[in-house]
Amino acid sequence: MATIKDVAREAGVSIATVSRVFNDKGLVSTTTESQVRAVASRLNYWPNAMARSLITNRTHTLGVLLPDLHGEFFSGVIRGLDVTARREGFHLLVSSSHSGIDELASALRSMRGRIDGLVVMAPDVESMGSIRGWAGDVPIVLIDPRTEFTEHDSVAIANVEGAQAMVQHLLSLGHRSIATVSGPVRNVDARQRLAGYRAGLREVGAERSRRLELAGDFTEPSGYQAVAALLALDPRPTAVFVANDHMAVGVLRALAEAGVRVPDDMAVAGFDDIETARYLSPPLSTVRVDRFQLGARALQRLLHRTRAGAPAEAHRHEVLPTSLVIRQSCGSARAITPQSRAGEPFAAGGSMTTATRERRTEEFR
Amino acid sequence: MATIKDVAREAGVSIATVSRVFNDKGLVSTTTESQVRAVASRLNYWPNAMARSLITNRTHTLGVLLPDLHGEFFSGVIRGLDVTARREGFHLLVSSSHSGIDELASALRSMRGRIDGLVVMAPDVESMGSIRGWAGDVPIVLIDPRTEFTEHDSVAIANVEGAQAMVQHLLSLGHRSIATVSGPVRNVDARQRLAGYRAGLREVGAERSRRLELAGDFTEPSGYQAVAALLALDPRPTAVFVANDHMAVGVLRALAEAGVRVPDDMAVAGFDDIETARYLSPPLSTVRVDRFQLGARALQRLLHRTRAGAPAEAHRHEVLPTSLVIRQSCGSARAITPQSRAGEPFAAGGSMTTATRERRTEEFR
DNA sequence: GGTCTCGGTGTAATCGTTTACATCCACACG
DNA sequence: CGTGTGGATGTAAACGATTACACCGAGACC
Repeated sequence: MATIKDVAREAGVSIATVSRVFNDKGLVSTTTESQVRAVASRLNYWPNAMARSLITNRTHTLGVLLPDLHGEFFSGVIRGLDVTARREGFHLLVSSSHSGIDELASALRSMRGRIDGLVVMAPDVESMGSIRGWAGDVPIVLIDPRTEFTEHDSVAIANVEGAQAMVQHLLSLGHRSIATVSGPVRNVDARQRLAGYRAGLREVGAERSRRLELAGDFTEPSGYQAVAALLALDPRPTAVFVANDHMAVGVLRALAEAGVRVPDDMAVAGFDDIETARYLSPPLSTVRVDRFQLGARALQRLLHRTRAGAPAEAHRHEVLPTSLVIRQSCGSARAITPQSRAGEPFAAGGSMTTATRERRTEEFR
Repeated sequence: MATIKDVAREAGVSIATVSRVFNDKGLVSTTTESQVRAVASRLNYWPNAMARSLITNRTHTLGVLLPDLHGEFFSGVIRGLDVTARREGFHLLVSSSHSGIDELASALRSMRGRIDGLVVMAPDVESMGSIRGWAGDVPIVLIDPRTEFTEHDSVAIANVEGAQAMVQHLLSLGHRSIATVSGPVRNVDARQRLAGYRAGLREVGAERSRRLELAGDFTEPSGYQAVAALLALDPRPTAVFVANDHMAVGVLRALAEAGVRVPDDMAVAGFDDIETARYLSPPLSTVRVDRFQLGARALQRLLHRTRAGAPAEAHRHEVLPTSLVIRQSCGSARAITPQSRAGEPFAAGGSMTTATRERRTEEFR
């Protein structure tokens, strides 16, 4: 592979000049420049990234640390990160599937020096510990709904508001006894969705009780299993808010097997709007989360920090809005939506158009 | 950030000794070693990856180049890559969502020097062009079913065999007129699946005709649209093999809207076994592809090349087996599967257990 | 007691860049 | 015709590691 010296020699100039050409520093006469470029492309020369990084202390690479999360969520977020990074000329060093905090720490440490910044998503309550310590001193952006990490920027989903809005919707349909299937107790998003559920009920003074809060862990089987407890409740709730769509899949299946009709006997609502949601029977009403945007915003904030001339700027916690996607599983769409819409190829896919848009961007600063 | 010099000074040794400690080169007395390690951890020292790479010419990073593909496929493959890479102590530099060949080329060029090897997935026929030229001289492993790229290793799905097996299954159910909805004409996997479809029909001398080969592009809408042509066929086929599950989703919806019962009036089969497949109504019979394994194997081959003591080894084209997942959309499972299996929580999820396992690993060497 | 061997250690060159500083040259100006 | 100016270029010192090579001292051996 050709080096800067080869180019300099062939072009009859010094390496400093070649360097200047490749860094657009001006100060090089146009004739020299074109000569250098010609030689460079003839030799298939490209500046060595490692040597460059060594002296400039910048790698043009951003680290991404993700937990082992579900396919659909994962790919949405990472696409947002990826597209944004490439547009800005940055590379992405990704590392996902971390189970414990130790794995996370060692992954972080081994990234040290390879990256100019870091996006971290670690929804387990305790795992956020001392990321700063492991990571060296690059800027960090969290994809995390907590605002108490005042030393980092963050981007998050409006879990509380989304859950609350969905519960309010169920209430508006006349339900007064609404259960929930919650996520892992240590998961921050799960906690916030539970909080949103409670807040929604509190507002109208509907029945509130621990009885109605069923345990789950964001997996489909846990949703399936929760249904036994749900149906055992006496009096039986008429609706259930499930804290993510994966569990809702399990809930729907269990209800079908138990002969409980949805939405007539039991209204069901989910959270996330995964692809599958619209193909369930009945199609699942859910809270839509823009996963792409989540990744894209996180990366933009990180880049902003990375090149900041004014690094003194206060840290921001940005919250992305969610929106309700009302399909048939909660019962309200039946009146609105005629059974057949043959003339309209993507009615199901286009359910966003019938959705109630809830909450616009709320940026706290 | 502490450098090797700081550690050397504090520990009262030379930088060579510190270096030897951190490279497990032996030749250092145990007392010196422990002293150095103590100082290093006190100073929070870790060798600078860039400086290291500059002189050793190894980055401990592998590049991953993916097209802009559908969420579910993508995340499966990348998990396989990621998990394997981390286990082997390598980082992953990913770049996806490339539309044209130019984008691919520039992405490749900018990775030059940052990686020790490359995994490329570029299913469009022409895009494989001169990857070697862009990429520098690191080893490359393709995720690609073609075997004509004799200068690289490759890992692929058994498209032909999978499609053929599914068609044979439909034939065994008594269907004699089987249509197909094909993928993009430039896509290699799509071509191979079409070839498999044809081969399956040829074998038993069933009806073969261009009429029966409907155009699609792997997207859901294209599947939906293909149904118009399908139903217009006279005589109408009794079964359709759809070249991927996304299109099959569209096909099923269009058939439902047209009042065509599946599988009674029309049997439907897909390819890929995406998550959604089992939740469609009726649940989709399809050809299962192990996406995780696809990524994992590709990475293993790449690592093998990367550290190869014997680089002269001939290039291999590895083909991963597929398996049939028979659900209800093709009609055969109805007899086997009792409608209710309440006692068995994950019957639907566990449909692999009822699947006919087709073709074991075939490694060509 | 010399010499050989060998484990432990240090010195210095090297990897391929960027960049501060020095130098050179042409030209304008008084 | 000196001198100042400023653009174009070159020289050389970093950046932080690895590693070939030299060196040194302590036993082993004769």
